[in-house]
Amino acid sequence: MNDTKPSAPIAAAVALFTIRERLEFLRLEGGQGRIPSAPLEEGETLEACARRALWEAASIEDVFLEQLYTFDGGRGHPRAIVAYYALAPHDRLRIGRTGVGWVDPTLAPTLVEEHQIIVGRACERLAGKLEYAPIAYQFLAERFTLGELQTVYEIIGRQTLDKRNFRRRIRASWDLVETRDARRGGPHRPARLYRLRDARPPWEE
Amino acid sequence: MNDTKPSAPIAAAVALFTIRERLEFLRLEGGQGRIPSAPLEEGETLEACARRALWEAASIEDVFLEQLYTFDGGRGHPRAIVAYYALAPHDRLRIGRTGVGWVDPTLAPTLVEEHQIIVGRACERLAGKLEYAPIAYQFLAERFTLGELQTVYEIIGRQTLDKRNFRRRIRASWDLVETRDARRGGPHRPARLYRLRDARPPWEE
DNA sequence: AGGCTTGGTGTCATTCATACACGAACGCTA
DNA sequence: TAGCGTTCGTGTATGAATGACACCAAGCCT
Repeated sequence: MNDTKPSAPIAAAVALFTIRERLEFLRLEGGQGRIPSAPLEEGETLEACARRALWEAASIEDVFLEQLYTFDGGRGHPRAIVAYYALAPHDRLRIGRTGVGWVDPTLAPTLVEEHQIIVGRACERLAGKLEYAPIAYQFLAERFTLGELQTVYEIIGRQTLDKRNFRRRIRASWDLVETRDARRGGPHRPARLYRLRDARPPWEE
Repeated sequence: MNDTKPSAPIAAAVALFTIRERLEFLRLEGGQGRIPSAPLEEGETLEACARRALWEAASIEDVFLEQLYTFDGGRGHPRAIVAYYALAPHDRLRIGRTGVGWVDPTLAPTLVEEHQIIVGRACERLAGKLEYAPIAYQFLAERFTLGELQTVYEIIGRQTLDKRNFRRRIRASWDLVETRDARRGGPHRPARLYRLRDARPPWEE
């Protein structure tokens, strides 16, 4: 909860991203903004520590989580901060606490400096990884439409994409399974639902 | 020197690579093999700790160094191992100690398990990064020929490359400066020397 | 029934990647 | 000093991948 606790020389911090209309990250309110973090406990793995930080800050569990970078802790404790980033569909996040909010990472800094740096690096990693790894679906439900997927790319990449070229690219590089169902979502033609073959729950990645 | 020292909850470990005929990494002999590592000292940055590990193990300094990943330390101390990889031209390495040697990373494992994993991940990162970042020159002198550069790619990528296509690719993606000098290296036509524009010493990257 | 909205599809032009061969410049040796 | 062996250095032609582009389909609403 407090990563400057003197007895904890290592802390994990997590930048959790989700997508609503824009890309947003989870920010703990109060004083200077922070992202969830926790001191590493005895016998705990770094990843478990990061997951615990999310759980304790906002009762969030079962998200895609990947290590980002390890930063010096500045003088004093913690002496190292192992930063992670996490991705999750917004509707799976039932925030169980107050005092947390969602913030657009492109807005002016609202976090203590070391956490702001983590969020910035996480955004870069996310945009970069989108180009060569199938992770965008982590923002979506298990079954998703290609239109939803394209929206994720457009939001993170901050540019609109051509629909046909996008679909060709995704079909070529992802191993998609076309389901028999469709999503009826408004006054328009229903969209076919797909899932990633062999997609396991994101917390087992 | 000994990363299991009980008083040091964090250690840095470094996989140092160089190229002679093959890609090789620095291995500390004796008992089970290890790579250089050091416990993080009070007030020391993680990178400084990694450089100190190289210095203490083999009197090596001023190499390109990049953070790789942070591993759990297993039960007990250290509780986290921050792994780095380093690159250097072989002739700049004047090994000042005995008890160290160069090993082909593709050979059967000769290291304690956690260090073997670091070397494996470093190899992957290296091969991957070669594709999109100009780092191969870290294995060469400040001025180098395109033939030397191609050899680096061929060794790390484990495949021969077409000379003309390689040169076109490098010229398009690197910012090279053609010097007026050439390398006379045998009974054949001298090769033009190039340097990377704005290349700073690798330890300032 | 007609209109609005998103879903879904193919072609052509351009760019990029790959395959490929020969003369040049040097050192060595006979 | 002539010839040989070696690496250096260069351009083109073909196939693959990428980027631009327009229309009908299927549903909901009024």
